[in-house]
Amino acid sequence: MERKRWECSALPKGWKREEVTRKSGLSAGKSDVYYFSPTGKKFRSKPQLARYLGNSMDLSSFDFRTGKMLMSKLNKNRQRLRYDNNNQNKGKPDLNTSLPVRQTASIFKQPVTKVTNHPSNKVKTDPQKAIDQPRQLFWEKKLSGLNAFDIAEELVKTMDLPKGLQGVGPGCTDKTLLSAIASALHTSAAPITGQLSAAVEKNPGVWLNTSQPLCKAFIVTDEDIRKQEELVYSVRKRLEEALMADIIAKGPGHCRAAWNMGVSTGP
DNA sequence: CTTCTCGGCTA
DNA sequence: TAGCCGAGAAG
Repeated sequence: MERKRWECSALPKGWKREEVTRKSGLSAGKSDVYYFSPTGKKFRSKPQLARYLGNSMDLSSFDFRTGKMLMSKLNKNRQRLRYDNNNQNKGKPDLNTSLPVRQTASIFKQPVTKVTNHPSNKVKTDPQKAIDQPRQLFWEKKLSGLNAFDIAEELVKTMDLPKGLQGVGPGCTDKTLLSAIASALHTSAAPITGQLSAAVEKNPGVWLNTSQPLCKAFIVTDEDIRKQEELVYSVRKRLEEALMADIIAKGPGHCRAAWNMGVSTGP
């Protein structure tokens, strides 16, 4: 049987989608769909994929069979967000946002800075909630391979991290480190110190403090803070311009370009 | 052993 | 009926 395994544009780079047509039996002609992660792991159902990606990614609008995002379902999500915002988020916090993720095009988790309402530009700190669950050692590894993409699906240049910020543990790239720190900042109001114990470098499996990101202890200077404030300000401005341009061009509800710019802000 | 393939259960 | 997953077949 002809077997096609293609890169799928709705998925991050490296993910493949395969469709296999059954060639015999009572169900001949029916087809099965599989996905392959960049590491080659095979997924044969949506629940299995959801389990692997963790509960921070909303797959409700993802159609497993076709590999595309269903617009009909997207509208429902958007509707709900509106509703929550109109209520000023009183009542229960939306537990799904403890790690804010993009709800649109693709399958992978992307920490972002959440700006709740456009011109007033207030960033709300997420309520302390549901962060008491034990964490897996090296749970940040799940964040590896995540990147920001612009509207043409080209890789946006990754942020430069201050030198002196170094990761620890297996397979720790700058990008994972960035994601890990961004996540840490989003999930807790506690100080982010990195791994204070020197022993962690010798034996991370034993000495790792799971409430801290996978990086060595570091010092943040006033200069770092000033530079970062500048950066955030300029990126917010770009986001604002992009949102405006987008709204003027297409009407409300088409904010991908703007979101994608926001994603690269960093911690 | 791992991977492929189709049956059959369940919502 | 479509989606999911068990389990026999195949390698």
